[in-house]
Amino acid sequence: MSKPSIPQGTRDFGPEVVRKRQYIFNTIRSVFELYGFQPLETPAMENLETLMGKYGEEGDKLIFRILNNGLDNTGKHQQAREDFEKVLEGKNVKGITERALKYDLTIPFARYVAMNQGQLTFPFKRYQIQPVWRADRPQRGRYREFYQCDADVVGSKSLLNELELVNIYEEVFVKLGIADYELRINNRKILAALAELCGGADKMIDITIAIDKLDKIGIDKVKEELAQRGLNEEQITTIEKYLNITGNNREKLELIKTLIGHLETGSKGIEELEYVINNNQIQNQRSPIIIDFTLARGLNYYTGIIFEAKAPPAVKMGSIGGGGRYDDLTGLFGVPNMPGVGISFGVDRIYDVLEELKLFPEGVYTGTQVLFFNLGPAESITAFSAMQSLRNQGVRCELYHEQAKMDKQFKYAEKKNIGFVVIIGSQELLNNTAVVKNLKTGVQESMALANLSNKLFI
RNA sequence: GAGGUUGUAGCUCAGUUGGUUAGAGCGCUAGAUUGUGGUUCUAGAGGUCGAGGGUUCGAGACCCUUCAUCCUCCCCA
Repeated sequence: MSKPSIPQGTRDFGPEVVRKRQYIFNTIRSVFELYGFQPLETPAMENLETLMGKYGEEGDKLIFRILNNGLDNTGKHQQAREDFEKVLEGKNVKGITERALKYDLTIPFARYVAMNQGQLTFPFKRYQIQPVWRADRPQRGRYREFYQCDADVVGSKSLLNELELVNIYEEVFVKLGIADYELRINNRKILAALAELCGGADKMIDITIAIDKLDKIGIDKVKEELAQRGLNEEQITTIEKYLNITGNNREKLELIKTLIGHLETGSKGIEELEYVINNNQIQNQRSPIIIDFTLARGLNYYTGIIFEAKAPPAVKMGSIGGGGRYDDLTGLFGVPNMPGVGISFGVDRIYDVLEELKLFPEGVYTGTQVLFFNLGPAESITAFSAMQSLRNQGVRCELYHEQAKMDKQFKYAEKKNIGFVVIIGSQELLNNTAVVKNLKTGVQESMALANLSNKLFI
């Protein structure tokens, strides 16, 4: 038999890692709840047609499709063969595959809103923390199965939502100890105005894809790519002028006004940015919101303000969260005029940041608080009973599974990072006492069994 | 989809131009220590050298195939 393995790009999470991940999830969840968002879960799989065509041509290729069951049914062989021929031509055929693993949380959410619009109270604020799957080639920080943490508000055009989402970023990252993250902000309307200035709205996608890479490949390569994508020299010069805007937020806003302020979309976009910057309610903010006109974000359904949270410069991790506003989330599912705005946290990267900066709190590692030693048949029963009364008080305990030398039981406690051991041996049994030892300090004390429940095992 | 890297003990890795019986550290088990962990010392277990084929008197090493892995590009979180 060959060694067992797991599919490419997937991971097992051992106890310690799960604890750390849950710490992140719980922190994010508690903030979402604090801001009035409600939980939503959708199935791991969706109908293939729900997902196809929503993520662009590349995206479609990365959707994991699920093979239909029953293809080996002899009566249907002929049909299955014909259908498979079509699959070989790159088509999707219901006879072969009609379901797929979900690719993100946004489209299933849109599908849910479209299906349940009659029952929902708008604006609908939901958060969703679930795994998604992509048939991408795995590499550093990229997996085929990973979790997304999204919060969206749909059914509201108010920029108050943007202000709230900015505060959510701040609150989550401060709670996690990543106070020196950077929140960058831009507006798709400004990018649209830039495209307009460069001769056509149809250029917008080309422009955003190219300038989104600026910090990765540099201005020269971006210009190259723009040329490759069919922009002429004059247009590229305009874009370069746009990308060269620097200064503090106020200076940037003044400069952008001279460039695209005369265009309707442009001035609207600038206005929205000013609103968010000027009304930001974050108290004692350590790192201010940075207007970054080079921020583009790949997803094309964004139409307004866009966000990107960057890890502290010290860790070179890049983006740890992102989001933005969209005008029409559910139009593809037959429900028009449903605007919304949402953000997302990149849990795997946040994990790496916390690990690298050693920001996980000490308490994350401890599961069991107290280990009861097993020093004999009668001793273990007394220990069991004492343990149960501690458990009834909410103290996390376990009893060593079999009689063994103390040496071994100590090592077990140490490995499991258990802070306290309770020793009940033959002497303690006679006296109705127990020895409690703090493994971190090495201090131990003897006490009456009855007093054990008064002890604080912290 | 394109290109590259690495596969040797549970883990991290040595292993010379191809040469006897494949090593180290950590971990594991036992003992020194019959009621006190972390330190130390001693002993022990543990390998189809990723898999299959080839070259050779002889392959962990060279060649081919295959699988896995990690990384880069495209794209994305």
